[in-house]
Amino acid sequence: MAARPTDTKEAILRLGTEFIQTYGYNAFSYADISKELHIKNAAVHYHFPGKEDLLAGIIDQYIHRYRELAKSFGNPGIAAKQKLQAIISRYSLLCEQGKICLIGSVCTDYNTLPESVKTRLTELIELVLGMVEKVLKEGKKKGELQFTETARVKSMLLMTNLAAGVQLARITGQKDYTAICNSLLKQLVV
Amino acid sequence: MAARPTDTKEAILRLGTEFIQTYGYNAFSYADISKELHIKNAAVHYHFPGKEDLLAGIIDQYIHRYRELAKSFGNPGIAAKQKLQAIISRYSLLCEQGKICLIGSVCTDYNTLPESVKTRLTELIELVLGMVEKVLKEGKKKGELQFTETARVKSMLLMTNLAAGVQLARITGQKDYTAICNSLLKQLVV
DNA sequence: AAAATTACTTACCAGTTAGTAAGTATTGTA
DNA sequence: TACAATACTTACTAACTGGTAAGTAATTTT
Repeated sequence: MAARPTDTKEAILRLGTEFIQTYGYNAFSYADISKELHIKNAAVHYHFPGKEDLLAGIIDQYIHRYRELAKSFGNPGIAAKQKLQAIISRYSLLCEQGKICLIGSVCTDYNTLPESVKTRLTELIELVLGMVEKVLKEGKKKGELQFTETARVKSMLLMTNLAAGVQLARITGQKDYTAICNSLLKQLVV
Repeated sequence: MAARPTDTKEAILRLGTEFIQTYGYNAFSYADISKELHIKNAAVHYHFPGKEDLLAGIIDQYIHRYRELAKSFGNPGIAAKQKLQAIISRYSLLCEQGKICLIGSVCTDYNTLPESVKTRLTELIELVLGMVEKVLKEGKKKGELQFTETARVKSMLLMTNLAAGVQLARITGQKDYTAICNSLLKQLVV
């Protein structure tokens, strides 16, 4: 009801992210968000005129966060194994919460997305793949990691294992996901 | 309009599968199906009373097909590499058609599915994983394949690479998917 | 103190969703 | 030839979808 610096917008982004990770982009509505936040659906439209604006906002948040993570990985003091573990930990947390990877979730609905969102999603994916690729390359150079594939291919193999792994885990159980992670690290770390 | 042995039901199953693989389960409607088949939406409801019945029917078809494939794999004359290639080929075909894995697509919407579908989906996943596990185990025993993980874990790693790989390919390009497949085979085949 | 801005609510809407009840034409069966 | 059964169509509905226009109260700026 006022012009105080609002946290509603942040709450909508948070909840939208949670819905996508829990039910999928095309399975939640503005009504779901407004009910949970005890506001009217028009308030959601005030912050995000269309549903595509909300998704764009969520992806932009992710791009920002992964840019920060990539920047923090610039520190040469951190071991490659530790960087890998930081990435894996993010997915482990999702798994424990019964959620799935946002990128993996949105990818399914790719053909239903407007161009503005497709562009952002592609940017986010290349950002993540590029970041992991760099970690792998450096780790190999320093003799901390081992793999025979190109860093690009290995980063795709790793991320598809993690993203689809958490989706599998939601159905076949978390033990399977843990086994996947252990295997990935054992295989990569010298 | 008649009591001839209908192919409408099969057409609905086919189109439903295509929609799930192209747009996702929660992104298509009975209207989409009826329009494309030039029938009324009530005709779709005649064959599949609810949308969950349609999805159940589609998954049942997949269970049937994978049971057949698993049975054909019982033939000890077929090399493990050939069996692997048969599985990979299915995903390559999807990739070329701009579609994604049905299981991968439905997994995203898992929490929005009724119990009857969840049960079937779990059965299908365990069927596929079990089939691949068997191929891997036998291939290793015969000295045709190599891997250090358990067959169960390796089958999950392989299938998550394929399923998420085709989703990635739809965004970053088919070259990436081809590179993934080549790497998987090179790694596994002795 | 007036004007503008922010962050909403109220009240609405057109289109779409899955779904149903009743009727109809065609075909196979007793 | 009567009678089911099949495979639909016609006609409808209640609930929900994303979305908007207009109003309001609190705050910030001028």
